[in-house]
Amino acid sequence: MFNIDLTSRVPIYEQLYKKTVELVMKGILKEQTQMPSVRSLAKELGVNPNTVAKAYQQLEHDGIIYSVAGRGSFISKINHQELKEYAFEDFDKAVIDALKASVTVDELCDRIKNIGEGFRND
Amino acid sequence: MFNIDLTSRVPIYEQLYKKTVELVMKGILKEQTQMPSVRSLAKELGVNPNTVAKAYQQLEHDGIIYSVAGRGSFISKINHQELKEYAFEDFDKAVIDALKASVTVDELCDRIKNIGEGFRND
DNA sequence: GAAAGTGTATTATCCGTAGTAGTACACCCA
DNA sequence: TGGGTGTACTACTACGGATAATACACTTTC
Repeated sequence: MFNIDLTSRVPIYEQLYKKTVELVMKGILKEQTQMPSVRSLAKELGVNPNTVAKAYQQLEHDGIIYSVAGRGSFISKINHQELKEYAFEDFDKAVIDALKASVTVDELCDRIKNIGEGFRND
Repeated sequence: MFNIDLTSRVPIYEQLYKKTVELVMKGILKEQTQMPSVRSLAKELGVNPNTVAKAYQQLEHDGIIYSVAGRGSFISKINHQELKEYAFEDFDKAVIDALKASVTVDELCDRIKNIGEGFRND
């Protein structure tokens, strides 16, 4: 569920953050759902508890989860539109970079449609 | 021309690489155009010559420029379609991430069109 | 009340990468 | 010959990611 890539250049805590957002967007993690504990998830992934804690703290900072000492971490009441905006951040940068490199809007749209056709979201 | 952002999280040599590709795509840097020397560009940007050299070496490795000891570095014969593919690499990743987060193809295209309207490439 | 599990905090350490600094070499050209 | 070129090398610093080992306060459960 929270599978990560230890060889990736993307930091583990950032992968965990994004993965959580994904699961929320897909409706797999619903409001009030309890997240795995810091220690158990760390053990499952084979990473340090501090790394998981860092991801959780950023998720809480952004209002995606809330944590209670002694009880655990839980999915917050989600504003899906807000999360979508978050998902757009990296996308916007990539679009601007492509436009800078003289790629046209139409080319990008075509590209997306091609990618979308072969994409299965599960 | 080769303005870079020293505060960015993106490594300087990578910024230089991308900037060069941009300038080639725009037709500003044409085949056989001489690049600034490693030392002069380093001085101009206020960075270490090694950092510029690293960017040049990657550009040469990817066939975008060619370097001749004692003479300088020059823009190669460019396959623009190939360069465009390079520009698409980061873009594709961003698209896939967005799709994973349950954003639709149509939403992405609309997003691009909005960005494209307010975009001036100079 | 005790124990186990929770998030949180702290400190120290290791490691890889980016970047700097300095130097040296072989090359080309005027 | 001298100055400019790319290239190579070593040493060093700085920073962030990640680990390791504790410790603490809290909640839940028995």
